[in-house]
Amino acid sequence: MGESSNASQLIRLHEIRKACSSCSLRELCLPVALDRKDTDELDRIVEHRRPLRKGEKLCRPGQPFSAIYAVLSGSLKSSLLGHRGDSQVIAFHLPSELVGLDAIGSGSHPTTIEALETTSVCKIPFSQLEALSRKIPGLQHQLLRVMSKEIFDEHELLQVVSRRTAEQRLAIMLINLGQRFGRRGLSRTRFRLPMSRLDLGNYLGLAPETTSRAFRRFIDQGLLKVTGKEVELLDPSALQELTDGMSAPFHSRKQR
Amino acid sequence: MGESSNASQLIRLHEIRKACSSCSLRELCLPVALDRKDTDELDRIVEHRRPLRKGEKLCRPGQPFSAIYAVLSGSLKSSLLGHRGDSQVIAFHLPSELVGLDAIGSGSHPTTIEALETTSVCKIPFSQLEALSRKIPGLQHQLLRVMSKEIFDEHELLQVVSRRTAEQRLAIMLINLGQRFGRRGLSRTRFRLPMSRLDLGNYLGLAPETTSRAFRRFIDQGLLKVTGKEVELLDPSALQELTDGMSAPFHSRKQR
DNA sequence: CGCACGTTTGAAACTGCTCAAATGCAGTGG
DNA sequence: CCACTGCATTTGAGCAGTTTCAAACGTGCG
Repeated sequence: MGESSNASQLIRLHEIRKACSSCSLRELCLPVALDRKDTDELDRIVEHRRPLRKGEKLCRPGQPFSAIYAVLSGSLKSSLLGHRGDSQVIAFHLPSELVGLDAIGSGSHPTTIEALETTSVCKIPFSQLEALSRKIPGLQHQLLRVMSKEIFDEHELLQVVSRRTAEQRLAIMLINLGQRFGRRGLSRTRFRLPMSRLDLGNYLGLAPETTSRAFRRFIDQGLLKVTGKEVELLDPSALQELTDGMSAPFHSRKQR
Repeated sequence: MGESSNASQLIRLHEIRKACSSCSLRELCLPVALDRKDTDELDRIVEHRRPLRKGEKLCRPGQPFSAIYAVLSGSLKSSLLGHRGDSQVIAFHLPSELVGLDAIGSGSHPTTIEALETTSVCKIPFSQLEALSRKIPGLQHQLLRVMSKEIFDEHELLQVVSRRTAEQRLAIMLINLGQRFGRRGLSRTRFRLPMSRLDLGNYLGLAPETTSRAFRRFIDQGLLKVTGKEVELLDPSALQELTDGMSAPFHSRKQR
């Protein structure tokens, strides 16, 4: 996080390349072990691009699909436009995560992908990735795994958004973000929310006012400490309890 | 729909095989043109199984993943178990559709997949499919397409479930089902709902009572004719209007 | 024919949304 | 450097849609 953005071009390039192998392409390289030679080949096809500034768009809906992207640093949000002007945030992408997988099917990007802050990504031309994955079975398998996982994650999000109260949604989100930061060696309990409350609410299917009130209740209960976008989970286990749907007041009815 | 289930074994096998190439594996064969030889090879690795009776399960959560399935006739629902006894319907699967794609990532099935009526499926061993798709680039591409489409569909469902009123959700669902039946040469406006109202409501994130009331309002408005599970869309364009989120009363707020 | 289950209907409670306005924060230009 | 403007966030009050609880109704299967 927070790469120095005024390092010399050479150092920068080196850093990105290093980040790429060790972190950002992690989703493609782990957990199926690709050997040194394979990751080198993968490295060879990725393209590096200048960082996106806050608000800059990686792609717009309808744009032809040619590559997927991996986040190196910063963060992205992808959103879908409704049949009118309204937009729905579909996902947030943190470093090491892959972006654009939903465009393969139709051949064009269905979403708008936008930087939430200064963000650098690398581009992986899809046709080359396909070709390479034909040569490297482990890579092919891993690509399918990543996509499958995305489907699974989507299922979980669906559950969250359709059957949980505002507080539960927020608790789940905070814990999920914590885990994702934690996976990259950062604190699971103290982090900076890269997105606005409005985007967060939109993602969780909540009005911004409701999101704000949920934050307040958590703060009042001593579960959370919030300073601007900075968040600290004071009682992660209590939040986890909420997550489990316990005492589910509203929604949820035992089935079968 | 409605294959004669007392035809002789031989005829049955022939029919299934025929259905497999022309219909059920359509998702894998179309729209990328696979030539005759390729589809034959694909046919060779699929396994046929005896039909599932209503309520029978194709897989349970945690079961090791080894194959994906294609629906030949009948219908399935897949559902996720919550941390307690509650379950959430994730998807319904009609003939020609592929099932089990969400299990690749973790190596075990996250969902319960259950027959809603007498249903026949064919099994496609995943390792063989992977191997075959290495030999047939078109197949590899198509497999990725199908998975990507699933991600995209999930995104759309997310929008439906998180930002639409009960009536809008039902309208969207009915039109969606109509399209899926229509794709298989059946009527888009008259069909039989294979699932219970309870499952339907669960899928749409609604209490069964709410689902029922939404049906009633549509019937009273003359948009729908319902006889048990049989449904007729009397005014599809009016339903489509609702779908577009028009006049969105509740939810939805213009963004940006 | 009868029981069980899915479906429907009614009434009340509740969550989250909408509208409206105050507050805080950040980037801009003087 | 500071004031200003615009936007994000917060807070309050009222309303609407959905859920919940409860009970009647219909249908299918033994």
